[in-house]
Amino acid sequence: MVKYQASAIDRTFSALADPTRRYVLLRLKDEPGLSVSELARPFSLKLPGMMKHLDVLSDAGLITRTKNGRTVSVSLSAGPMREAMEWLRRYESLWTVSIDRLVALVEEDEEQ
Amino acid sequence: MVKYQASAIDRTFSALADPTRRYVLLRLKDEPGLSVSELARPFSLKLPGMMKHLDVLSDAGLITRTKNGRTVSVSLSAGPMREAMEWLRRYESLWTVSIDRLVALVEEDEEQ
DNA sequence: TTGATACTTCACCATATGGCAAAGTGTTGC
DNA sequence: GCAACACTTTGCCATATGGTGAAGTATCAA
Repeated sequence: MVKYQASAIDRTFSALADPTRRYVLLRLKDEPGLSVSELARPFSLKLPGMMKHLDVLSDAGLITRTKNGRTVSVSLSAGPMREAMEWLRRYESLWTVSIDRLVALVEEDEEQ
Repeated sequence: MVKYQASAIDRTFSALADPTRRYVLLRLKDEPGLSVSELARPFSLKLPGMMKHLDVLSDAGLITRTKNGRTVSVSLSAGPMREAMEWLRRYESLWTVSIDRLVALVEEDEEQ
């Protein structure tokens, strides 16, 4: 297979491809700074399993870990998701209506 | 590992995690209907290798294949990418500026 | 200082992934 | 028909992935 060094965006999409990892990202959005064991608790997953997922998320730059005493707080780092969106945006024209319609939508949104 | 049936969005992100597959999607955007061997040609990749990538893309619903005689034309099917973007959009607030700035940008864009 | 807590690392396992060569299938052209 | 073409399938291989239990490390609390 000869795995060349995977690029940043490879690592990002690959990290996002797992439901456990996506759920971790969702939780961190609402509750930043959760610890490793708090993140693992809702899953039928031992700590080493969660560690591996967190390693994948770190390698992709999607989270940062900071040690406070013996607990580690994990927080989100959304930059790579932005790049993933930029990549996807190239295809947006294949499903969206015109830019005029987008402006109208934004304006509707503002009126509320 | 006990691989539960991967969900649609799992398959989408997973399909996007490979540079060969992303390049295939880019080519198909500009040149819809390319054949399997035309897609394989630019890579140092034999046909069976490209077949596997196309299978992954099909399973994710990102391409469709239609047989014309002995050649197969492949075309893009962007729906799943839209869903991937919707997922990512939840995090957009973590990196974007205000909606006012977005409106300004859209308007700037229109003036050109 | 000692024991519990909160990770972290290690060794191991089963399955998935991504590649190949070779053989098989269906079309086309002579 | 039959040869060439365009896939497609099969069998194989090496490595990656996602999980475990067990052992190791660092910190806190008594």
